[in-house]
Amino acid sequence: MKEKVTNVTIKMLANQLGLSISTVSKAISDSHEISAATKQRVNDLVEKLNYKPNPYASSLRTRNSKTIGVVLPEVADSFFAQAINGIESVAEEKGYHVLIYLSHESFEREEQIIKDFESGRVDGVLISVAKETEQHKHIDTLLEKKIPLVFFDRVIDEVATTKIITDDYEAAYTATEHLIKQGYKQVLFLSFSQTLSISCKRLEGYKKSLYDNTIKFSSGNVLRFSNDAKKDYSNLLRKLTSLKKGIGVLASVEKLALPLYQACEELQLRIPQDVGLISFSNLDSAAFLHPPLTTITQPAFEMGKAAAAFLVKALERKNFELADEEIVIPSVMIVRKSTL
Amino acid sequence: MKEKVTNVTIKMLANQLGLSISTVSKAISDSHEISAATKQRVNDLVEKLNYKPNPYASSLRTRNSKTIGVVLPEVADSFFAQAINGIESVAEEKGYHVLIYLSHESFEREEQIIKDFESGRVDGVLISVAKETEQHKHIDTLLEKKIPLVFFDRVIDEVATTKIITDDYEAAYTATEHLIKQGYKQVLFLSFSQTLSISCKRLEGYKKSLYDNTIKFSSGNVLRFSNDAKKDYSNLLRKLTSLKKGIGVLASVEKLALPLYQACEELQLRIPQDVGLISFSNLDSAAFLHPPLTTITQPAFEMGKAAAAFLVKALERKNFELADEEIVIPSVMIVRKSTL
DNA sequence: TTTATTTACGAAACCGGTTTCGTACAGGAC
DNA sequence: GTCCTGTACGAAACCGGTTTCGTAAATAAA
Repeated sequence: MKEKVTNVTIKMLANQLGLSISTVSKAISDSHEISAATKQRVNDLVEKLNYKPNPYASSLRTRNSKTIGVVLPEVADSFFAQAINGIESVAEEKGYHVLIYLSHESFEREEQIIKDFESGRVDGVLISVAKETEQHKHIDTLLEKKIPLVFFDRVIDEVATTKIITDDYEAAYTATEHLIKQGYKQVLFLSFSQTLSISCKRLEGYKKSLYDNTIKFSSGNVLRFSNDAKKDYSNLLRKLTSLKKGIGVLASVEKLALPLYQACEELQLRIPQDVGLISFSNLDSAAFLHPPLTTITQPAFEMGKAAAAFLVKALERKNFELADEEIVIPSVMIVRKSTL
Repeated sequence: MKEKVTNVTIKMLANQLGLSISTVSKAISDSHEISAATKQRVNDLVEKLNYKPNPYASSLRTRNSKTIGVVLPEVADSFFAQAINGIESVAEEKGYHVLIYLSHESFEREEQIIKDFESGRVDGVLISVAKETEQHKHIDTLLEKKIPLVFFDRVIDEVATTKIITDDYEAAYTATEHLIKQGYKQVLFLSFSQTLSISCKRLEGYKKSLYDNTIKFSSGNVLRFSNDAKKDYSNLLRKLTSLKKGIGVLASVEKLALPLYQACEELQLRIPQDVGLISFSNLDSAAFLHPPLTTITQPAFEMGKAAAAFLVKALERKNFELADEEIVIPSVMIVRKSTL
C-alpha cells in the first residue's frame, strides 16, 4: 500500500484565499451568509485546485453518509440484477452511494451485515432477506437505532416498515389456473423455501386455485428445494418418473426452471406435451428457450426503484416515516409454448 | 428523516471504565501496550453495550475506508452479475465494503464516478470501462492520486496497471474457426464497439481465422451495434435477408445473441441449418435455448475474483504495486446445437 | 444622531475515532 | 542506593470537514 497523495483540504483553500475555514465551508455549501463575490472567489479556487471535500469528514460531522446499504441473497438471479438497476437509478439521481452485500442465502451472514450497519455506515437499508432467515431480531435492532429499512420482494411480514412486493398470491393463483385450464390435471409446485413470505404466499395461491378447481391438494405435489442442487435434481428426477405424463409444474422461483428443462431432456419428457411448465422468472432468454417458457415476470426494476424511492424519501423528508405498509406492484404472466 | 439514536462512543466506554479514550482505543485494537486484564474489561463492556466504532471517524483519521469502488457498464449482463460475485467473495473474506456504480455505457457518467473517487471515498477501484470510453485522462488522474485501480474484461491498454482479461483474440479465433469447420463459408461478426479493447481483439481473432482459412475479410460482414436497439435490430434483419442461407454468426457479446434468435424466428431462418450461431455468453440458459447456444463462456467469477484479489493485495502489501500487466484467464468454448 | 438590524465573516467547538509522545511505577542490574 | 528498562496508561494533537455563536461594519429605522 502506497501512501496516498495528500488531497487539497478546505484549510488550504482558506489560506490561499485569506479567508477562514468556516467562510469557505459556507461558501461551498452556498450559504446565505456569504457574499456573492466571496462565493465566486471560493468556487474559482475550488475549480482550479480540483478540490474534493473528504466525504468521511463530512459524514462524521453531519452523521449521514449519503450511502444506502443493499442486502441481497445473491446476484446471479436476473431478478436481483434488474432490481439493482432500479435501485441505482434512484441512487444516482438523488446523489446516493450504494453499498452492496450478499447474504448468499445465509442467515448468519445476513445478520453480520445488518449488525455492521448499526455502526452508522449507511443512512438506510434495502433488503431482500435470505432464504434461511426466520427471525428478525437483527432487523428490529437496526430499526430501533432509527436506521430506515425497506424490504423488497423477500419481506418479513412481522417487521413494521414499508415492503415492496409483487402480487405473489394472485400470480401463483393465475399461474396454477392457467396450467389447469391448459389441461394439466395434476400440478406440481416447486418450492424454494417453506418459510419465506413469498414462498408461502405463492403456495397459498397455488392451493387456492386447486381448491377452486376442486382438485385436492396433496403435499406430495410440493417439491422442496434445498441448497443442495444435486440432491434437489435427483429428487426432481425421481418425482417426474414416478408420475404419469401430462402434469403441470409451477416453479416458484427462476432458478428452479432450468433444472426442470434439464430433467425433462434427460427423461425424454416433452414440454409441453408431457410436462407443462410455468415459472416465476425474469430471464430475458425465456422467449427463446426450448420451448419458450411461460413466465410470471416480476417488475424487478420497478420494485428496486420503488424501494429506493421510499427509502430516500424517508431519509430526506423530515415529516415522513416509513409506514408499515405493503406496496404491491403486480407481476405479469407471459404465456409461451411451455404450457401448450 | 428522523434524528438518529446516539450510538455508544469510545468516550462512553472510557468514562464507564475509568480509563482514558486512548487506552480504550488501544485495547480494542489489541495493542501490546495494554494489559490483558484491561483488554478483558474493555471487551466485556464493548460486548455489553454493543459498541460499534464509527467507521467514518476511523476512516477520517486513518485515511482508508476498507471500501472498494466497482464501476460497471451495466448489470443486466450475466457476465457482470457473476463478476460481482467474484468481487464480493474476496471483499467479504478480506473485510472490504463494495460500492457499486453503473456507467450505463456512458463515458460522461463514468468520468463523474471516477472523479468522485478522487475524494478518497474508496481505497481502490475495479472497473470495466464503458462502451463510449475512448480516453483515459480521468483514470490517469486517479492513479496520480495513488488510488490503485485494476481493470477487468473491458480494459484500456494504455493505462499502466493490472488488467484481468480473458483470451479475447484466441477465443474469437477459435469460435470463427469452429464456424468455418462446421461448413459456414461466410461468417458475420456482430460487433459491439469499434473502440473497446475487447471488441478490437475479438475482431482481430475473427479476421485472423478468416485469413488462415483463405477467406477474404469483408467489412460488410461486420455488423455494428449501436445503443439503439430497434435500429440495430432492423439492420440485423436487413442484413440477414440480404444474405443467402448457410452463414455463420459470431456474436461478440452476450446481449447480441438473443436478437439473432429473434431475427431468425421472424425471418423463418433455421438455426443451425440456415444460420450458425456462436456467442460470447455467460447465460446459464444457453443450454436450453432453442436450439442450445454454442458459447464462448468467460470465467466471469474468476475474473472478478482475481481483479479484487490483486486490488486488495495492492492495498495491503506495502511493497507491492500493481504492475502494468495482463492476467489472462482463458474462456472456454462450449459447443451446442446452434452450430450444427 | 441614535438605535436596531442586517450582512459578512471568523474563532472555536465538535463529530469519534487513532496516534504520538510523555510519564509513573515496578523490577532488574550494578 | 542509583540507573536503566519495560510495562501500562493518559493527555493532547490530529484527521477534515460542519455548525454554533460572536462581532465589526454597513444599512435601515426611529
